Amino acid sequence: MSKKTDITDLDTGELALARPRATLVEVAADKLRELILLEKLPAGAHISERDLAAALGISRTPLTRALTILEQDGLIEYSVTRRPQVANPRLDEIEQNLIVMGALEALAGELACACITDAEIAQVAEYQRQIEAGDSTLSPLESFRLDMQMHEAIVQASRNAPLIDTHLKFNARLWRARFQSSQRRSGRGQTLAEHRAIVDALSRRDAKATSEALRHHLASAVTNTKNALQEDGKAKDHNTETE
Amino acid sequence: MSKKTDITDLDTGELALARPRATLVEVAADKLRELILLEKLPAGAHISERDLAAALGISRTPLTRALTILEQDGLIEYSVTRRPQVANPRLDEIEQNLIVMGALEALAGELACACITDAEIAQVAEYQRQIEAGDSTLSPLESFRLDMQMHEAIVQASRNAPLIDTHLKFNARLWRARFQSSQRRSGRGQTLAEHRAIVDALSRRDAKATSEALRHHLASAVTNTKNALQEDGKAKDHNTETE
DNA sequence: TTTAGCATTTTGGCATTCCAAAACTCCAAT
DNA sequence: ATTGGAGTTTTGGAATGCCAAAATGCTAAA
Repeated sequence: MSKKTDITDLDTGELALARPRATLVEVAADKLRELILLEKLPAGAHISERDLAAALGISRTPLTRALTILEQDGLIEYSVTRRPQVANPRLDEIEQNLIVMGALEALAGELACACITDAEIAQVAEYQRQIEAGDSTLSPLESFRLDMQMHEAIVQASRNAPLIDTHLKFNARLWRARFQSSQRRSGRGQTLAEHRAIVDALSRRDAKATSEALRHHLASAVTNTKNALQEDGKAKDHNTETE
Repeated sequence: MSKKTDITDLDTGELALARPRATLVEVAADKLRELILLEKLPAGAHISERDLAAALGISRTPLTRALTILEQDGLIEYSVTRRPQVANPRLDEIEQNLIVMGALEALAGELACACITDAEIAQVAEYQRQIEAGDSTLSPLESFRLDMQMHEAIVQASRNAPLIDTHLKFNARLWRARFQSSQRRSGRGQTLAEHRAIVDALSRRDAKATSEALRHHLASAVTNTKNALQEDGKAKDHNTETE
């Protein structure tokens, strides 16, 4: 209302959006998510609050709160003696998460069909096109990112905030496993065909078919992930258990 | 391992289970959930960390962490100026949550059919029997509790930890709305019929039918809740908005 | 009566500190 | 070589204090 407020907003920068200034907790939580995804903080790693706080240049107070958030997201777990460590889900846990994720995406697809715009459909189709076109040229990470973005776009189109939020959390939990799985490109052709089926059903705004296509797609994800991680598991074997 | 540990465990009490001693954060979080459900902390109420901490007999440090957890659960929201308040979801938000909950329970029913034991089925059926038998004698709260327990038993039977966990969170978020809805007993007969259909399908371990029955049951819950809360809303009108 | 603006109080964010418990180290006894 | 245990270090839990920002109360001008 006052002059002062307006001036400050302008000073803030280009966008001048009404952000209440990010807290260290949020910054730390975002940074931690990134560190975990990039495996700078590897799965199973024990975390020293003091060391990590120092590394982030903050005190333990906001870091502890950030860890509490990541614990709720399933990215951090506390041992019985209360020492935090990066979550290292077993294969069967990943599988269970994928099953829930399948139901969430199926619901998202169903809801999306009722309200998705042409522009949104075009965006999803564009992701699919890029994935298909770049199948042999894109890096594994780029392909994977496009895949994730496509799924996320569909979920966003559901316009259901709690669904979007819940899906986001499962996504974060499963990111590593799905990335690893995507790197060994077995069943690549099938994946692409499934993507096509999803876009096709969505384009027709066929709720039943979209839901079914997504459910089927996630079901294959369960199989693929299981295969990929089982092989990985054999390579390291006991290593994963002891950590 | 040492003598000392054993003695301490015995001193601890009857059960001597390996609990790492509850932290104030957990105690506070549980207490807060209870206060919110019982509306001792009414929806939309502003919370003063200092006052609440004093009321709970703890310092702000563990309380803040507890609030962070409840925020993740959707029971506490932070205003743009970072002041915590009890969440007060609008009708459309409740509706969206119920839709997701429907998908979760449908999935739970489907999974449960694959692994549910006879004892578990008997337990679910027993809940249903008590609800039906006590329809005119039980207090609204008792009826409601039985209803919740029945649903929870089915979800538990899915044996899917992330699903159980996610369902629990949605349940906490929706508790108040569903309780209010259950108190005006319109569509009571239909609800009982739907319960019967669920138990019936589950008894036959018919995954498809169980899933469908639960989905249908939650769809009526959306309608019932909408009707109930819309009437309530008219009574108070602007009151709910300003808060 | 309404409102603009200043002074005061209250609020949450964060750093710091202390403490008990857990983890670790190391050495002696077997 | 293994184990038991005492002593040391490290760890997270929790309380406290300070600060800037937000909320509130109050006064005076219109």
